[in-house]
Amino acid sequence: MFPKATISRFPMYFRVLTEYNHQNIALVSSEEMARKVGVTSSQIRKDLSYFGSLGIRGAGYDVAYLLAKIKEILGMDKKRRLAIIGAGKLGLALAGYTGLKQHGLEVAALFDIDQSKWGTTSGQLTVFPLTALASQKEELGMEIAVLTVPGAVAQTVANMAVQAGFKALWNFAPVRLVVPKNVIVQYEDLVVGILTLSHHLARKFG
Amino acid sequence: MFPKATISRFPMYFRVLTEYNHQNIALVSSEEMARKVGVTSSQIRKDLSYFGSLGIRGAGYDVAYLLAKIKEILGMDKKRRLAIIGAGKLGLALAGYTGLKQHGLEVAALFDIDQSKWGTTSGQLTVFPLTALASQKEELGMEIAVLTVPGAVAQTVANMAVQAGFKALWNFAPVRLVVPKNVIVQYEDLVVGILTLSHHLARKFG
DNA sequence: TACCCCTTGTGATTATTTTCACAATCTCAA
DNA sequence: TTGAGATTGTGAAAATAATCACAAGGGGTA
Ligand SMILES: NC(=O)c1ccc[n+]([C@@H]2O[C@H](COP(=O)([O-])OP(=O)(O)OC[C@H]3O[C@@H](n4cnc5c(N)ncnc54)[C@H](O)[C@@H]3O)[C@@H](O)[C@H]2O)c1
Ligand SMILES: NC(=O)c1ccc[n+]([C@@H]2O[C@H](COP(=O)([O-])OP(=O)(O)OC[C@H]3O[C@@H](n4cnc5c(N)ncnc54)[C@H](O)[C@@H]3O)[C@@H](O)[C@H]2O)c1
Repeated sequence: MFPKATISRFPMYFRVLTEYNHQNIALVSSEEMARKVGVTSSQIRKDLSYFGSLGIRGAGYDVAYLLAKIKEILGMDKKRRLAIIGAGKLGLALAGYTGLKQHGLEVAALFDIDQSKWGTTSGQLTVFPLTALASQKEELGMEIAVLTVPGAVAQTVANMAVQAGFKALWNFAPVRLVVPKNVIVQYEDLVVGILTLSHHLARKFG
Repeated sequence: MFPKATISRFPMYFRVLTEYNHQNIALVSSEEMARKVGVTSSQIRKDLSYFGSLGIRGAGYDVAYLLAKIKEILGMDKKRRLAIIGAGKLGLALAGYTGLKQHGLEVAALFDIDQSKWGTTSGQLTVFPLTALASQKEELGMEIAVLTVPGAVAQTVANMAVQAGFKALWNFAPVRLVVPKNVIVQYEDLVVGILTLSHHLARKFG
């Protein structure tokens, strides 16, 4: 098995490869990529080696081929649809994020318990009542539920998402969720990042 | 020195301790906390031990005391002010995020290059022209610059923030920044989280 | 005070991740 | 076709992080 951190480096590899591709660069060495990504070249080679011999000895990596491989590894070759639950500040920001599309991701609909938000379209999107979650999941073929609801209701909402058949949750609420074993939760705790900075500032400057 | 991951667990410790405090629970064991946070009890004890003997043998940890210690470690005892650069979808969502205050953080102002956004107050906040960054930093005592600008201009904006005297950058643009050694950058790459989910879905279900 | 029980704090151990270093092998030019 | 030069792929070594296991104390009770 490969380190967990390996997968977390792939999105950055994908981005720089996309750039090379854009510049019509066909071959790239691990050394060259490393400079751009900010990791060591052996780290890149090791990461890629977990998924086969993807490069060409003496030459480097074929940009187009490696891009295709990374897409496959990250599941970007198939379009994945997202349901955003909680059409608040963060939910709407994510719904309007243009960066998702280029990674094979698409927000298909939003859901909220607040009646005043229903039907409101932000961009092309519809906000459905939370009760429509299960039916719309089937209708729109959504696979990932994005939780942007207040922490106090996050567990309840997660239960509903699981009930509706979602097997993957992307949780922005600062709460640990209890879910069945076959459901994956990815936690996104933004406070960790800013408090890490705060900690460093406190250390260095008090 | 302690593992990097140690600091990343402290925000969660802080949250559960706040809950205990709210429930007037004065003492808590590492075992009890571990259940709630979702890590092992020895992990918690080890994490805390890097910062001294914070518990009471045979009894557990004094909730109020540990809270105060964690605040100190994370630099939450002093209020830190943030400058959000890029008053777009994500920047405005962060500006309106109520969770920052309870961690000693406060958004003091926003900055944007787009004239049509200047002066617009979202909540109590003002959007300043980007050129006012250095002067407002002094005026408002801001320490951390939050970068929510398009990736294409992130490096330029980072340079301006460094020029203005910011020593800590919280970067949401999917770009590796080059900054002087004495400036800290915390990267927040949301695509990593969702693509990790996508990868797992691809593995399990194709 | 003496004793028992409980939980911390921490060296030692184990697991995981990264880095090193070089044999394998590919490209390209003559 | 051959040889020089380049870069991958990967075991082995080193570094980092998590877990174990238990001695060291502290609290409560009689
Ligand atoms: N705003 C940010 O930048 C930010 C940053 C980090 C984390 N978060 C977290 O993201 C979550 C949302 O934050 P926000 O700032 O967008 O809050 P918000 O109040 O703007 O939005 C929350 C939305 O959830 C809806 N909601 C409430 N209960 C619901 C339920 N039971 N079912 C469905 N929808 C429900 C509300 O109607 C509202 O539209 C919170 O958990 C917050 O801690 C937000
Ligand atoms: N929206 C999201 O949910 C989301 C999620 C993940 C990452 N991001 C990243 O965050 C960044 C912002 O995304 P967004 O969706 O808020 O985009 P946005 O277009 O809504 O906002 C960008 C803002 O930056 C301003 N801007 C442009 N150039 C500037 C400059 N040189 N100086 C100052 N301000 C400038 C624009 O006027 C605009 O207000 C992007 O890098 C994006 O990749 C956004």
